[in-house]
Amino acid sequence: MIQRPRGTTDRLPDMAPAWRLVTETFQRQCELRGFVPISTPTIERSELFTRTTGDATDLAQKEMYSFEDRGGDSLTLRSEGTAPVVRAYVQNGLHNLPQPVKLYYITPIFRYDRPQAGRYREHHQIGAEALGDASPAVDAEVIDLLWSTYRALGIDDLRLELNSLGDPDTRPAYRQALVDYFTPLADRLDSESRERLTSNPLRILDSKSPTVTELCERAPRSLDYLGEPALAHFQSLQALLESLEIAYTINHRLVRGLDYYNRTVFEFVPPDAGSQSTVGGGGRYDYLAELIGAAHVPGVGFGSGIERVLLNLERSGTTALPPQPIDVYVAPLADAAVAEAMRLARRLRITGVGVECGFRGASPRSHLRRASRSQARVAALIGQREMERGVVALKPLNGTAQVEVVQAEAVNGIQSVLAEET
RNA sequence: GUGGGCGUAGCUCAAACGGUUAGAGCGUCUGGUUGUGGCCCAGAAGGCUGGGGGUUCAAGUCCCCUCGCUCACCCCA
Repeated sequence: MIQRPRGTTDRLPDMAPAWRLVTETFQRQCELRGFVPISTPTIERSELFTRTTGDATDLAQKEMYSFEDRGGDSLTLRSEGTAPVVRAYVQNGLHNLPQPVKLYYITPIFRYDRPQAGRYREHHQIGAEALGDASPAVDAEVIDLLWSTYRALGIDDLRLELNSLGDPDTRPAYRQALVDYFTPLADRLDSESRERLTSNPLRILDSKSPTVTELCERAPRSLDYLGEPALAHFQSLQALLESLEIAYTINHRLVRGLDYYNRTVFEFVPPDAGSQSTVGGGGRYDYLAELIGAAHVPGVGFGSGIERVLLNLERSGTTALPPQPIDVYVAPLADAAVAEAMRLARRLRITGVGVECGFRGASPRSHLRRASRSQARVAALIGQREMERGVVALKPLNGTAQVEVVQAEAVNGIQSVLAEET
């Protein structure tokens, strides 16, 4: 049997209520702030991701789903949410709208990785990006959006971690400081961290190796290397978060896995933090647009994995929305009655009543068994006898007496039976 | 990419030392009621025991390979 590709999932109907709860809660929070939806292609030119993500990142080096199409172009399945939105902003001239342009999306993300708990090759993210305004208040707004979404879902125990990486003009000095600090300790670094010493020293801070972690304690901190504007930005953001009563902790080792970030970076992590447990994260990326050959466009945003939100939702005990109720089951008791049954179902649905319809003539017993398995409160029976007399038998499933109505009155009759019950 | 655990019906699980035709519960369908649900009872359908190879008179069971699931590392959401 052909099976689904590794690391993908079939989302079955019983998952739908929780899924909808997350996406609809997020959409609601977006709309409350004037964030509007955007959708970009599932495939992009590979350069979009390779040029923005950073050569030394794992994502660029080994996790992208890339292929050559029949025309010889290299395309890549969306490996992260931000670059495509920035590309769409530039390509469609959204800088002509009032700034910042506030966008949100719900989209699948593809990364070739070994699957495990909370990690898939195709996962889904809720995300938002605010483009065209460099104010720290925009950072605060974006963080507030994600924080409020979690809160609205009843998830209130995530820790917000915050850091600032500074700007490109101060980055070299900080990078050099890290190299100067770690080089004498190189023999105590694991091989991976030693490689990063030349390729991407900031990412050494992200290492989970206990010995490296210990060395990081005394490592230079990016906050000490911020320029005056970046420092002011960071302080202003902190003040805004405090006035919004959004608790945070500063994590000097928070650097994020993508290279395009500058200044603000943040992550929301659960209290029982395992190693791959980040629920959502993001930051500012004022130089991303330039990496793809566009003008300078400041931006800030986040992505949050829906599957991981769901894991935390279980812990919070929040319950999902009920689905559209089915009120009526229409049962054709003979094949000749199927057409009439479907006509009645349509008439009921036009009035907004949820109806399931049996598709084959079968015994009342099997239809009624099926009807009581559904959530229907009334069964409408149409058999040979009813057809001959132009009536429909209405059987309330709570045990009250069955009644008969003429076909033309069936909709009214069913509605009054439903009304009596409630 | 590295390491551990696990693969028997749609689901949850049985099948002593290798030994007849691989079973049960739940679920599904049908019947018990010539046209009336839930409960109960009965019956049926549903398995190349993940796949391939090997050992053996004999393999769901032992060995090898492979695929998949899962957990952890790594990395990220």
